[in-house]
Amino acid sequence: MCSRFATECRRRGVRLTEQRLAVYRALARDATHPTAETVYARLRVAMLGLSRASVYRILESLEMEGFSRRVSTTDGVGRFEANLANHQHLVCRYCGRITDFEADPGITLPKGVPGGFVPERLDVSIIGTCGKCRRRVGRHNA
Amino acid sequence: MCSRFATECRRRGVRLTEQRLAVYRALARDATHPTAETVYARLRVAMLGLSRASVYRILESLEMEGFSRRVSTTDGVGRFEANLANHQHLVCRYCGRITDFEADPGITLPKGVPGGFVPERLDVSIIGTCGKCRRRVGRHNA
DNA sequence: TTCAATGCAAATGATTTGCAAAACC
DNA sequence: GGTTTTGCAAATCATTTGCATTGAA
Repeated sequence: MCSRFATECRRRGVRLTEQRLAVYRALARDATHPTAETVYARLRVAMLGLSRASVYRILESLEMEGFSRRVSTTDGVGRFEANLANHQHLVCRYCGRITDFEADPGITLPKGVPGGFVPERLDVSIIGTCGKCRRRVGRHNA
Repeated sequence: MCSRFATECRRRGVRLTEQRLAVYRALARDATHPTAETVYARLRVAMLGLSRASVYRILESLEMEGFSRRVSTTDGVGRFEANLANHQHLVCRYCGRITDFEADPGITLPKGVPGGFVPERLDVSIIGTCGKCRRRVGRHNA
């Protein structure tokens, strides 16, 4: 799937550097919605010269170019994904873990919205408690 | 609606300070999903002693107590709301403005999800371009 | 009176930026 | 070869924390 990425970069005249390819591959093969720091930590093992700043810059440009997305979160730390297929996120409110979930086809973009807003895509998160945390925290505040 | 807040604080034994009340009122009367900094800037005009740290602490405790919520965003800056009714967000991908939108009642929590995850609520954002930005940016990257 | 909440300032954590050197086309 | 991207380090921005003081119950 990365040759597709390479081809597409060339087609658009976007420079294909070792770092860009590595960051894209890291995202594409990792469905855990890693943070920039996580991507950096994983890649630097094999790419000793890699800098944190480049990872941040690359993550931003990949998003601008439509190769990946920043996932919306509640905790303020950026999380990224290369999976652009229509899907939803299961978000654990205790540990913050984000898991992909097939999109409910019944959920569609609204037609009319106020103020000339043009809907383009949905971002659906299902907030809840993951299996691990359920066992750990049990029930309280009931 | 703030007397309700006051009553509820007393009932639960949560101390009702001038600052807490001010932050809660600021959120309750403002549907623009302000950041902590915005809340602070607005309140400090009338409450000269108010500190930024208290605003952050209060916003967190209001959330813990179920009086308000942190809205999930894509830009890493915390945004808050006191509107806990079931609703969705229209999010402009250019200016980041968030507007409330009535929830589609047809959208419901999924029954079965993998890994023992227990769904509790949905967080739906409709990403798009707001009227102002549409006029400003026009269409590109088509 | 007592304990939790506040204000201040310093610390932390995430992300961005300026600039010279290296890499891509 | 010319321009873009990188690495490094310093800067910035949002948020948190330690601690003495204040204030609500």
